[in-house]
Amino acid sequence: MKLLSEDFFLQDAVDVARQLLGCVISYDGCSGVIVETEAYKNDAASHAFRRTARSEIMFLTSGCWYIYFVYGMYHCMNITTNGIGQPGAVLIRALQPLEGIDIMKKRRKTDDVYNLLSGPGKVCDAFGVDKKLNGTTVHGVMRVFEGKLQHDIIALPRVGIRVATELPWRFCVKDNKFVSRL
DNA sequence: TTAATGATGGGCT
DNA sequence: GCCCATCATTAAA
Repeated sequence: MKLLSEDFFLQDAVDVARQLLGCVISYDGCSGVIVETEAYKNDAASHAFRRTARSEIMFLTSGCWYIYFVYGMYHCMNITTNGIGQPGAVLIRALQPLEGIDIMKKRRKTDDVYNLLSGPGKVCDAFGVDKKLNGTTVHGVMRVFEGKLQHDIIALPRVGIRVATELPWRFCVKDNKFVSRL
């Protein structure tokens, strides 16, 4: 498989989010096909709406992992986009499991493959990822490979936000059973 | 089946 | 002190 180039992530977050569907994330023996993403940039729902210590990585990098801790017990993984100085990131919301299914079942405490990677918190839990990888590049220990998508893509409002809910910046593989919800 | 709620702690005003 | 880019469990219908 071919690694996605650094230039790929210089594109706008919305374009990257769409094109990431079908690509493969691989980390420490676990991998999966991306089936659901969300784009965040300068909008009111984005952490980058205000420049803070946490969101600064989105202003300073492109093609790096932005991993944050949320709701007291979960992590979410994103990839920074839009180039240097232009904040943006794509949240990885769900994948279809490929490798490491046994260890992911153990970490997730379930045998249901449809419950392994169907949500941003679940993805980090199953992969064993936390803030230690924040700021590392997509050419580092956790990588993203090109994929061919043979299904349609649907655009929907983003999940779990209170503002900017009208923007259809959530992208899912149509009719895929591994997305976090319909 | 869907809807409401509790868990749990870092980030930010 | 309030707000979360969530999820598992419980309650209701």
